[in-house]
Amino acid sequence: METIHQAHAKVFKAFCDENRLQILAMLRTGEKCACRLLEELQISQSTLSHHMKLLCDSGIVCARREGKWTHYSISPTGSRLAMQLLAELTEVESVSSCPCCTE
Amino acid sequence: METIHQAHAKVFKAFCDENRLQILAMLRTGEKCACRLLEELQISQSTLSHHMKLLCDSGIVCARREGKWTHYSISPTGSRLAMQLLAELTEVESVSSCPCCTE
DNA sequence: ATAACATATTGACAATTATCGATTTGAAGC
DNA sequence: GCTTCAAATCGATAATTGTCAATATGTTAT
Repeated sequence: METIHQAHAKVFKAFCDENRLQILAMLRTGEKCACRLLEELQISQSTLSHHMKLLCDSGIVCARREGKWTHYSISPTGSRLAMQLLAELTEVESVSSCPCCTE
Repeated sequence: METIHQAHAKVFKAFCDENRLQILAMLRTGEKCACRLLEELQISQSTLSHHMKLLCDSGIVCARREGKWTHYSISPTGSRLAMQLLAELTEVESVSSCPCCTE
């Protein structure tokens, strides 16, 4: 079973690895297939596949199958949800000081 | 030396651990000292200190020293920067929507 | 100065994640 | 059928991160 915090963490894990950030940077210029991404990165095919799975699971990237190829692109919806979540996680509700230290 | 991607990753690592998300949730209701946070969490003091260091390094949380106590709070500036960064990392430059996603 | 307290740091170990090579799956063409 | 190619999965290992107990640092009160 997955806690709400674990589900939230999964979203931001997309941005916590150098290779995944490089992949996202490539996808910013448009959809790319895995073989194209692999050309630019200094990692093995299985490692790329692992990262693409994490990126898709986070909702930030989505995959489109076309014959043998899988095309990846940044999901505007997933990105929007991530931003919304980030806003929620950091939004300060009220201003109250810590009771154990106020005297 | 730190690459730009590593620096970016550091920001989002704040949101990639269950305990840190719980800490952030507590800080949303206002500034808290470490001892108060420790009461609510099922972790040791040294572990809390470790997480607070990461949160501060990410820029999301800032610390205020007052005598023996250290008060932590969510940094609106750091949060804003994180949101800006997230927007940049996921902004698609060209027009290529993903057909597999219904948007 | 000494004691008590809050937090940070250290060092060791456990848990998780990243990585690879090998293999498997699945799709297209023969 | 068989072969080839793209991508996913598996199993093992390396690297990173989370965790704790012990200790150190720094602050306040006695």
